[in-house]
Amino acid sequence: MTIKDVATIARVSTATVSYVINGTKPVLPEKRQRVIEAIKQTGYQPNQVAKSLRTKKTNNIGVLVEDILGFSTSHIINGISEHVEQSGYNILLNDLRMLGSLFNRYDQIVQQKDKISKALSLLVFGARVDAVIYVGMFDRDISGIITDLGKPIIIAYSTAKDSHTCSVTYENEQASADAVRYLFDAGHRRIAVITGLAHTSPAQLRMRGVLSAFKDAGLVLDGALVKNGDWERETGYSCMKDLLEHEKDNLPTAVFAMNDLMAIGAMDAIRDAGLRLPEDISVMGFDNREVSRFVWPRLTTVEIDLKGIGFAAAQLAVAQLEPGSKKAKGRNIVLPSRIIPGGTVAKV
Amino acid sequence: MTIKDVATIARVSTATVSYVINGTKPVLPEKRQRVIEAIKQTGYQPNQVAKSLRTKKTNNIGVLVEDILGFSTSHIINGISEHVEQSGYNILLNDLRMLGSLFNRYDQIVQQKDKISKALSLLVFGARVDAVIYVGMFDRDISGIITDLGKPIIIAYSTAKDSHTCSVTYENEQASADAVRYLFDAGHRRIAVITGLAHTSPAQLRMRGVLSAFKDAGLVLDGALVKNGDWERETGYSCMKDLLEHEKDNLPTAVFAMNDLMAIGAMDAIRDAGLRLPEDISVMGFDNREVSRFVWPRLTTVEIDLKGIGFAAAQLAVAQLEPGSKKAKGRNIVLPSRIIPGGTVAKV
DNA sequence: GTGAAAGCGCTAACAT
DNA sequence: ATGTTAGCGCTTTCAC
Repeated sequence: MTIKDVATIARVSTATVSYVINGTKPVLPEKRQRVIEAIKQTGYQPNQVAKSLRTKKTNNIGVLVEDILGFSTSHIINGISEHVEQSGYNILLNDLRMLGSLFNRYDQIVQQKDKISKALSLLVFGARVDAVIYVGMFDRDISGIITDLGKPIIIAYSTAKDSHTCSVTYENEQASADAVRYLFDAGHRRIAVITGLAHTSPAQLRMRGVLSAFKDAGLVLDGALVKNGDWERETGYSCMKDLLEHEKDNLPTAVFAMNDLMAIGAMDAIRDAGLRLPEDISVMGFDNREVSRFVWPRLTTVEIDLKGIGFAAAQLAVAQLEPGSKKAKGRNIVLPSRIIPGGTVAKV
Repeated sequence: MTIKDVATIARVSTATVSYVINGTKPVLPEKRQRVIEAIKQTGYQPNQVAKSLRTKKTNNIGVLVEDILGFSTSHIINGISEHVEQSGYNILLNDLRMLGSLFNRYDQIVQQKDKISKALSLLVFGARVDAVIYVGMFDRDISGIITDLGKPIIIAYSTAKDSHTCSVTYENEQASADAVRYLFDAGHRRIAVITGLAHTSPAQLRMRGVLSAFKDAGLVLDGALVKNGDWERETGYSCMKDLLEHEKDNLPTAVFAMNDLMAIGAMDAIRDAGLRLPEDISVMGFDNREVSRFVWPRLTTVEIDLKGIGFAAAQLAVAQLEPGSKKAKGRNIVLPSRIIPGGTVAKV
């Protein structure tokens, strides 16, 4: 079934069939009817490959994810998929499968630059996609990793200062400040912090947020109450245990863990020490991972609008592909986060 | 950059460039060298769209998922992506987003048939893909849902009796039987069962497995110990509560919940009743969802080889696209599952 | 072993 | 308003 067959059946030229299908030129109602009839009759579907070759537009958006198994990735894809579908694009998915090679040292992506470039240029120069959305596994600066390929590139859940890219991330600093303020509002003053890997961008941003909340409240963060974790549950546990031992004469009334996994580890440590949660020590997490709904009591945490990040990234991509659009490069959208109240924060 | 440019630079014809790139015909070392040089020099990447048009092969595999947010989906995609990448294919992803419209009544997919057909024919007749992998959200029979489109269609994580499809699922009945046997081996005899929605395929298969394990052991399942849940955590809780009340004179020593969510609900109920877990009542789940590692003690459960399902589905798809392959339609691969020991099953 | 040229299915400029 | 036709970038037949 080709456009030629349809043209023959409808007794018109292929051009007319094309005009009808794409609405590119006016066609007499009578002929248009014959064409529509012929299409229905034959079940004709235009060959998108031929169309792409001719128009130099694939209607595909390449989605390059660092790892499909990252907890944030499917939510982001969900957002991308929703917008992309509305606008008539398809998703060409490419998984860099970084989780296995990097474990939780996602900051070492630089070493992966080659792999990324190769995947990217295959996608773009192979003319398979019109634009690319790069989906990171956490928010950090990946400037210099993504080369300019002459097509729109949007970075989701990470940022880059490169002028040829756009990015969509979330209010990290702001959200941490909000989390701490939430604890202040519940009456907590002596607050401990369990950080993520100290040299990583989210850990630093979140710490900035913590400090600014303290500053705004006219309080000071006790340095002895800051413990460095590595994002995993185990260090949440050990950091909390440390705190319980070294600060037993003056225990914090609340602890802010920079992610849910460490928060859950901290919860375990609190209970293992025979303390009540949240009455003796309150816990606040970050990420609103699925598990946070399953621990008991449900973890109070910060939700990142992952779907929104995906959706916005897709909007940015599609917008740049519209005929009359300016490039809009260098734009950096930052989405707000929100607190999900659970049962792990008590009023004092 | 086109093949023509490369040909000009290398002072050969476009045909020769093509021969060198694809290794389709022998080329004199001298000329081949010039071509390779020109390609390196220009960074030329063949236009895949043009190639596809000419060869009628896109090297894309359509992956139609019922919902990217289903807990199994990303693991299956991970498996697909791994094999597909090895074999030089790309993934064209399409999300049917059924989770929102169906909640947990995934058995009502029939109503979605139109949406599925449309997505499928767009993918296939639009000539965007060479084959399609349909990724279900749980294992059930979806015969008649997927129409024959003249290209290979593999169903992952569901089955169909349609002769034009292949499928890859897991040993459901076998796995449940193993789970019950695991409890037998730990010395349990009085075992309760919390089922999934009773009319769904996995619930029925798992019940068959339970019964066959009992039969093999020469024991009988007490009907009063079977409670019907709906796969969600809440019914796990209420079913367990029911059991604790009505059977308080002769409590079961173990309960097999047909998924982790209900198992976790049951755990909550056991503890709320002041009983010790696993000493007083042991719990066994199914699915090995991420949360099962976070509850305390870690849930003993059954792991489905989701990545393996994806990988095998991709193998099946790619194999059928190899030049000399027979169609291999109607094949139904069934993968084994395994038990993940946790801390919720005690010896009696 | 190599090149000329046809043609994959479509769109769009151009002619009518 | 509609048809004719060139051409998108590639592969592949056929002739040499």
